[in-house]
Amino acid sequence: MTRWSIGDLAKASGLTVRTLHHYDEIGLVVASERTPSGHRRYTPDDVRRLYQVRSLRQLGLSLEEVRSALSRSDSLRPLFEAQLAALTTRARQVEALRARLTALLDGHTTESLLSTLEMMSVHESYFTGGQLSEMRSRAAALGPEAVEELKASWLGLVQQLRAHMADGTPASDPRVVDLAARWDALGARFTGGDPAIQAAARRSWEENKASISGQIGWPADDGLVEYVTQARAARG
Amino acid sequence: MTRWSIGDLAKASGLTVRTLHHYDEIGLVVASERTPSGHRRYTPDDVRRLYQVRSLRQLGLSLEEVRSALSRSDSLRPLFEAQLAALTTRARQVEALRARLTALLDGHTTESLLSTLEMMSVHESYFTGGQLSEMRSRAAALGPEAVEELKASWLGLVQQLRAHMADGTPASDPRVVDLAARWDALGARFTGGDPAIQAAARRSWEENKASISGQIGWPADDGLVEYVTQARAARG
DNA sequence: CGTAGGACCTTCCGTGGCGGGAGGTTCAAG
DNA sequence: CTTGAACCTCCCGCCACGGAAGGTCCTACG
Repeated sequence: MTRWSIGDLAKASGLTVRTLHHYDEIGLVVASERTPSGHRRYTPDDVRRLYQVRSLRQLGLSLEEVRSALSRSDSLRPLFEAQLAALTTRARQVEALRARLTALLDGHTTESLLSTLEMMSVHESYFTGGQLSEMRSRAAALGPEAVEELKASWLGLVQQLRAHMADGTPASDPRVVDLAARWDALGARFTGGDPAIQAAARRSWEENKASISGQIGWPADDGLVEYVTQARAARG
Repeated sequence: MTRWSIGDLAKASGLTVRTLHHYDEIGLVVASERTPSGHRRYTPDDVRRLYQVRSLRQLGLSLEEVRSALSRSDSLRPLFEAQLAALTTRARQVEALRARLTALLDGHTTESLLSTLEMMSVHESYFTGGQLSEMRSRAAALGPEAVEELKASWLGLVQQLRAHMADGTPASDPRVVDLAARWDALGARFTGGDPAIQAAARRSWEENKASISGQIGWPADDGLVEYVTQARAARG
């Protein structure tokens, strides 16, 4: 029994017949022989190649990567190194997501989850875990209706600022300056008008944005804060 | 400007126009209004919904999950908990992959990478990091040709054993018993015939298979080792 | 030696979350 | 009024297969 039928090979390798068909279709693992009626016969060499493919796939490579790895075996090492780097990034992203979810679930009531998420989304990664709980207690103090209103205004503000920024409107443009003023007014209401808290929030942002960016894999700072700072300066 | 055009909304939210089209198509975020000529006009409520969607997506939920989360907000908490569990599993898988890749890259010559991988693939997670280096030094001692031959035989053996196992052939079947005997003979050559090493390898397997299974997310032990053990007993 | 029922064949549609292009219409600034 | 950017719909493509349809083939049993 030196030739393998596709079904037996599927059983032995743990893959499905459909997968073997697919590998054949794309020319990755082709059955070298066929019976007169067209049934695939896998030779020992085919089987070896299949196992090579399977092992490379288990390391998380794509079929294209597997193909190129098998065509030039000297490219294995750089390919693996690239894959390792990608996996490291991936691991960090997943871990950051986990942290955010854990922080969210920890102590939040169901109804406030969505609100908090919206704020986070609008402001991207502005809020660290600590600021999250800060926000929660403050929201409780203000009452749900005030929070709703505040949220809507905030959303609109950031929204419009982002659009201006993406358009390349200079920060000194009167419309932008006006929006920045409203940003500050809103922030004042949110922080209870306490300048110490505002200053602390700004410091926290400055200190954390670099590490946040590193953690989550994409730039935490899209320049919005700097944009507002410039507009604030232009107002004088 | 209480209505948003699709382009401006894309700029402000950081999504693409195509994505907004897609959300509209599937009814996830629909522009409530249209101009007489058919251009989408997003109302503030639409914008809010879009940001809710975006925030939930950033937590790694699928569009379907987002949809159901927004339809019944009391399902948020269980959904998040499920997502957290999934992420935890995912994090472990990625970490295990990273560990395997690191172990592989650490000290391996390029040409031996593929061979080692094949062995790993055939035997699934049999080999721990320590056994990997063990294998490497032994392979160096045997010489490349012997390794090639050994590998091919090994591949064939495991292959056929798996097929029998998947077919439900009893371990006492003479064909299986014969394959098991050849397994042991091959193992003897690989371990240099040293029974202490063989025993150590078996102990290592028994001790590690549970933790390995947990780490990598799929069952490390498909029953092959037990199958061979039974066949060995039947020969006894 | 016939036949039944599994194994195998090709072909095609579907998945998720959009990317990107074609070909046509509409809007807004100068 | 013109022109170029923005918008529209429709459609194919990606990745790695899953799964079904509809037909042919192989093999073990009677």
